[in-house]
Amino acid sequence: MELDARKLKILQAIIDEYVMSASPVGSRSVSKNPEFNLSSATIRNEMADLEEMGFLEQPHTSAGRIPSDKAYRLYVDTIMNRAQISRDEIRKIRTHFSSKISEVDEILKQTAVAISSVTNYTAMVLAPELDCDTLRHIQLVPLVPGKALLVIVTGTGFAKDAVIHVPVGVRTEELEQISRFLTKRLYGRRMDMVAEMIASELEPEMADRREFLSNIADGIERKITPNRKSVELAGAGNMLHYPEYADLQKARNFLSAVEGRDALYNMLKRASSLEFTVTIGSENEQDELKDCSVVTATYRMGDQSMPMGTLGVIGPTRMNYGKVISVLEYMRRSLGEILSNYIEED
Amino acid sequence: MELDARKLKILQAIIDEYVMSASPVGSRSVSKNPEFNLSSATIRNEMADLEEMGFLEQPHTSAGRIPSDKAYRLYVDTIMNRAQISRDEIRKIRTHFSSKISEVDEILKQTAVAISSVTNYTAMVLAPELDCDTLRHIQLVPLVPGKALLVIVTGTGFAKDAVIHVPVGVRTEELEQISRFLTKRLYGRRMDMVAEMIASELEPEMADRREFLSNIADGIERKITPNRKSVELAGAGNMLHYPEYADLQKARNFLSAVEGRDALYNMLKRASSLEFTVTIGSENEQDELKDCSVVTATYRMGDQSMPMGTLGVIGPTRMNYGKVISVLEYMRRSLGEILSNYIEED
DNA sequence: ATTAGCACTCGACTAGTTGGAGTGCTAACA
DNA sequence: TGTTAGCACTCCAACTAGTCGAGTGCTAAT
Repeated sequence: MELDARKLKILQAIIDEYVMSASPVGSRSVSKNPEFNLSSATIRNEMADLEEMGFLEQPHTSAGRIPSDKAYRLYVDTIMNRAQISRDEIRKIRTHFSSKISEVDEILKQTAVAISSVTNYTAMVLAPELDCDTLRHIQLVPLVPGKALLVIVTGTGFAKDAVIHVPVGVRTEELEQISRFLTKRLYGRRMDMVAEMIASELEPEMADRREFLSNIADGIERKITPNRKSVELAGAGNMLHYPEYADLQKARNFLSAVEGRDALYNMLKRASSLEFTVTIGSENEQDELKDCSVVTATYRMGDQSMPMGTLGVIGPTRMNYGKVISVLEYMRRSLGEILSNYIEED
Repeated sequence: MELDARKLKILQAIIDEYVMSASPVGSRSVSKNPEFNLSSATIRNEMADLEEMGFLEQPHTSAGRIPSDKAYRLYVDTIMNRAQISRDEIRKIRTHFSSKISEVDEILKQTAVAISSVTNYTAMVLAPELDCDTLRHIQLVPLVPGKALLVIVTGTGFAKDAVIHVPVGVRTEELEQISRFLTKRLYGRRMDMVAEMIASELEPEMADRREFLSNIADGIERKITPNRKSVELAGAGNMLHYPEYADLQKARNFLSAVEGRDALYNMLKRASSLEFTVTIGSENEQDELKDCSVVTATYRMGDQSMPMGTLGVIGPTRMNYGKVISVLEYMRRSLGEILSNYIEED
C-alpha cells in the first residue's frame, strides 16, 4: 500500500484535529473539512488503510482514531509546517527578563519559566557545560584558618567557587601568589585539561605545595563536572491541564520522574550533540515518559561554534510540535544573546 | 459546655484515626477502640457535643465526622505527643548527604529532598539570609575589559559573586589594591550596613573612584537581598498521593501556587522570627493553601543565636503533625551542624 | 473510485435500586 | 445522672439497566 498525497493530507488533518481536541477523530469530522470534498465513507476507507500502515490507532471499535507515534514521527519529519512565533508571545517572553537579573542561574531559571508559560508544557534548561570552556582566572580567597575559597573564571565569563582545604604551613599571603602563578600558567587552557595539567606539570614543579595543588585540582574538577542540580525545571504542573494526565496515577509518575532531575539531565546531556532533537512517545528511554514527547535545542554563547547547554520541552505526544520548535528556536537565540550581553556589555 | 478529659481523649482518637484514614470517623469505630469502654451511643453523644463546640464537622448527615481546623489547633497546642524519629528515618535522611556535596545550595536542596522523602509531604528550605551576617573578605577579579567579578565572603563563610561594571580608567592592577582596601575597612561590619558605609564613608574618601565604589555597593546590595529564587522546594508531587488532591483542579491550584516561589518565600520569611510555627488550614493567607497546613522551623549555624533561614513542610491539614515537627527538629539541628562543618572543618 | 445506506459496536450518560454506614432520638437501665 | 440498646431516618456509594450517539465496516449502487 502506498502513502499517496491524499492519505498524507488526511493524516495531517487528523493529527491537527487530535492535537487540538485530544479526543479520537472520526471520519465524519474529517470529511467536513472544506479542504476535502469527500464523503465520510471515503475517508473511512482511507483511514482504514492508514491504520493498516500503522499511522493510526483505534482505542476501541466504535471510537474515532488517534495518531500513532509513527504518525507523529512522519509529521515532524515531513509534513509539519513550523508555526511563526507571535508578537504577543515574544512580549510574554520578554517580561520574564525585564527585571534586573544578577545571576546566570537566574537567567536560566527565567528561561525555563518563559518557555513553559508560552508553550504551556514543561520546560527544562541545562546550564552551560564548562568543560569545553577555557580558563581565564583563578583566585584564592582566604576564608578561615585552614580553608580558602577557590574562585574560577572561565573564558566565556562564568564564575564558579568552591571551598577548599588549605594545608597547614601555607601562609595567607601565599594564596595571592599561588593565584597569580596558576592564572599565568593555566590561562587559556580548556577547563577539562586544567586539573590534569596541575597534576602532571605544576605539582612536580612546586613539590612542597603538592597537597594544596591537588586540593585545588579537585575543587576545579568538582566544579566543572555538571550534575542533575544544573537542570532548571518549570511548569511541571502544566501537565495536569491535559486530559492525558487526568489519571492521577499517571500524573504522579510523571511528576516524580521529573522531580528527580537525573533523568532529565541524562536526556539533555544526550541531546546536547544535536542542534534539535524530537523524541516521540515510545522513543523515550524512561518508562514514565513513554507517552510524552521531548523536544530539545542547544544554545550557544553569542556566535560561538561550541554549544554550551540545552533547552527542552516535555509535553504530551499530542503536543503542538510546530509551536514548540519555533519557541525553542527563538529562545536558543535569545538566550545566547542574553548570556553574552550579561558578560560583555553593561 | 465543658471540654472534659474524656471529650479530649475522644477528640484525639478521632483525629488520630482521621489522619490515618482520611475518611470521616464514625462513632462505632471510636467505640471499638479498647481504650474506651463505651458504647457507640455514648460516643455519639460526646461527638455531638464536640461538634457543637466546633471541634468536629459533618460532611453530610449520615457520614462520620472530621476534625475542624480548630480541633487541629487544639491538637498541636495541647494534646499532641511528639513522635520520636526512628533509626530508619535517620538513616534515610543521612543517605541524602552521603555523597560529597560541594555547594551550600546543594546542601539546601538535599535538605528539602530529605525532608520530603521522610515525611511524604512537600518540603521547602529558605536559604540563609545574609543581612545579619558580617563581612569577611571582598575580592575583585578581572573578567573582561570593563567588567570584574565581585566576590564577597561573609563571617559565617558564605561566598557570593556578582558581575560588576568597571569604569574606564580603573587599571587591572588597581582591583587588587581596592580589594584590600575594602576588606580592611569593612571587615566585621554587618552586611546590611556595608553598602551604606561605602556610600557614606568610603566614596568621599576616594572621590576619583566614586563611580566604581557605587557599582560595588550596588552589587553587594543585590546579593544580600534574598528573593524567591532562594527557596528550595522538593516533593511537590507528593501531594498527589493524598485523597485531598484527588480533585485535579485542586492539585493544579496547589502546584501552581507552589511553583511560583513567591508565596512560599513570603511565608517562610514571615515565619523566620519564630523557632517553630504551625499554620493550620484557614489560618493560611494564601487561598490555595487554605486546606493545607504549613509547619516551619528556623535553623542556625552551629550554636549561634541568630537564625539564618527557615525550613518548612506543607501537607494536608490532616497531616501527621507530631512526625513533621520531630523531623524538622532533627533537620534544623543537622543542617546547622552540616553548614558549620562545611565551612569550618574538612 | 466514490458514495449512500445499513447493521453493528461500544463508551458515556442517565435514572433507578439497593445496601451499608452513620446519625439522632427515645426509652430503659444501673 | 450517665450509659446503653433499639429504631427510624438519611444519604452516599456502588451497581444495574437502558438509552443515545458517534463511530465503524461492509455492501451495493452510481
